[in-house]
Amino acid sequence: MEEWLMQKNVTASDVARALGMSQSTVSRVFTPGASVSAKTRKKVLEAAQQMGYRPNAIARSLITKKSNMIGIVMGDVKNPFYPNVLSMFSRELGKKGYHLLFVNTKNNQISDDEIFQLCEYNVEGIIITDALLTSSLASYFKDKQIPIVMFNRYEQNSLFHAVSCDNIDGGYQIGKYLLTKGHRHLAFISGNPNTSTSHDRKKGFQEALQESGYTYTTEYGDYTYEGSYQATLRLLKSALPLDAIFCANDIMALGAIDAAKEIGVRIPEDVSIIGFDDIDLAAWSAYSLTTWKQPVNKMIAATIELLLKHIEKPEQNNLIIYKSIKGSLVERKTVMDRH
Amino acid sequence: MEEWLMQKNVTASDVARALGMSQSTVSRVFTPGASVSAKTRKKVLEAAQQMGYRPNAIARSLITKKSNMIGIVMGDVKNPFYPNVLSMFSRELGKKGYHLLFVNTKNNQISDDEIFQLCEYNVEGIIITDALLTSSLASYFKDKQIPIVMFNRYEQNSLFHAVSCDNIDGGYQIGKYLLTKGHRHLAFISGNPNTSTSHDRKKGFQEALQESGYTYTTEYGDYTYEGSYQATLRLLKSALPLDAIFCANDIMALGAIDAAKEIGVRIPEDVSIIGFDDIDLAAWSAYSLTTWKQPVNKMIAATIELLLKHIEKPEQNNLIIYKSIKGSLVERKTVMDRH
DNA sequence: CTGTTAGCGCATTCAT
DNA sequence: ATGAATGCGCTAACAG
Repeated sequence: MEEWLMQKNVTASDVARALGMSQSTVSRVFTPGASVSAKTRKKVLEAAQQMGYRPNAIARSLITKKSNMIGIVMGDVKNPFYPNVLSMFSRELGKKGYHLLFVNTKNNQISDDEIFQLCEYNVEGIIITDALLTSSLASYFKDKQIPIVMFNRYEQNSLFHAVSCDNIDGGYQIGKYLLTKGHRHLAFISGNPNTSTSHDRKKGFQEALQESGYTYTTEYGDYTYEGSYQATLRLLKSALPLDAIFCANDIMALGAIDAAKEIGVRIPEDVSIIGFDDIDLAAWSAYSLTTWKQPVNKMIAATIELLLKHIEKPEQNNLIIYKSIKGSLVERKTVMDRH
Repeated sequence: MEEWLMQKNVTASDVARALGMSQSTVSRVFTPGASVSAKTRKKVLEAAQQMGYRPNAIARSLITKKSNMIGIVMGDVKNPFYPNVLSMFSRELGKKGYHLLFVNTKNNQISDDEIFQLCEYNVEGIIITDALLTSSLASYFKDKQIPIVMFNRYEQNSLFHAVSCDNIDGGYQIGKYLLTKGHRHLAFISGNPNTSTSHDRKKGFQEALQESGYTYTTEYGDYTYEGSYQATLRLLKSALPLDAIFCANDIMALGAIDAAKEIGVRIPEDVSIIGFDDIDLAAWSAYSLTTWKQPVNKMIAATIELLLKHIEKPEQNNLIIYKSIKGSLVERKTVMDRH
């Protein structure tokens, strides 16, 4: 009885043999929607429990061609925004029976090889976060019909669905807000300018300023605390008048605040700072950062919906969908009314 | 020629047929250590490239019984320490050809079901980070001989290998250090007291103080910024004299700093604060936190070594190894010399 | 409802 | 060095 416990891998056949029934009957017990009598189901379940049997997902997926695995590609785990996103994807997809195969990219540069490896595992779909595909990879996936959703990044004429915050709107509203509060000498600290997020936030910001006839300075902050810290130093030490800085993400805004404090520039009395994301850190009392809240919950939900729809109905997906979801202003203490 | 591109899944047989050779020959080309002539290898490789063939890892693992997947279970992604750890595991294991199946737990409570699902995927090993196994799960894994390494957590009489920082030593050195710097009224803000990390750090701290005849207050900080923020408020608003706080991790130390500042208590002039971890945030100029550096690189390396050794030589692993690696003090600006 | 059969895509004997 | 045959553990189609 108990010697099953010693066995390395108990298979459905083992259970079947022990019970004097066929392997397929055992299999049916573990196959949703298959028909088994209540009595045999009970017997099988008990024996499985006893013997420590669990269906082998690998073997199953070989035949069903459903691995129930989804690849997730993530670059910048240093920005708290992303671990949070990862956690939410894990939870939500877990509820639906999917598991995450995690790939971390260096420098947000997706290596073809890493991604091919994902495919070899028959992932049913891939979520790409803060990174872009090389065009050769893109067409490979297109040919292979592997569903992909870009999260928080997109490209012109992309071959794949994308979900992000409405970054243009966010940038625009931030510009308006800063102007409304009486700021006239503005600066933008950018992330990697090749990213749609940084690009769009800047674009919206620029539109708002242009409408009112204002211009602004741009510095490169690399989407990192350190990068923005240095950028802010350059900005504040220059001769340019400056009363507000819009940072393309929160982590850079925090770097900007710290840099300002370091050289005795008061926030917000001397210069206002506004971020983008609304990460947990932004609410810490050390910062109390005024920022733009990305609707992460909705973005996650939209991504999953798009991905699963594509997975379930591969045929009707010639149409590329780009969802952009509006965020909202979170007023804290780093922007002052200058009137 | 090109119509292969339209095909859903190109198999080894497809390639073999196109080349007029056997499936096994094709297979051998992709099997390290198998013998194929240079000429046929070249032909196969070219055809595979043409036709978009890649070996199916699922099918392969079914027969080799090597999935090349490792499960990683992680709880608190809000503490930046862990995303960083995840990223490093991903990189290092990736180099060795392993992929990560990621599971996020709620409340650091590993649900049996989630873990069983990992097993169904034939993960070759599991890394458990900042969470513990229920004892029923533990014995299940023991029976199944699935290698597990606990990272940054361990239990008495654990059935599994564990790797962590030498937390007792860390706590001890911190106690000594604070005393040496002339502090006499000490407090400890704990994480979850059921965790070995919090427990051991406290234990070492306590030893150091006892040796010199000092006592200390304990407050519960829950390993979170918020929890520690409140704990610090309680501490500072009480009538107790206080000149130094040791927080069981960095994120709590940051909460403590912010709480102190909020009510006008100067750091380090009025009270010194020291953390544990040395996360990136600790070095930010807003905090300049003096802390204890966990040797993350070494811890990761040790974990991987233990895990892979166990995977490769399952038989000789009745011996449970617990590796604890010494950390080091990082002096910044939150501890003052009170002499 | 259950047993028999076939085969998913591959690595691995055993021949040659 | 290569081909033929076998089976990993499972689900699905087909009988009954």
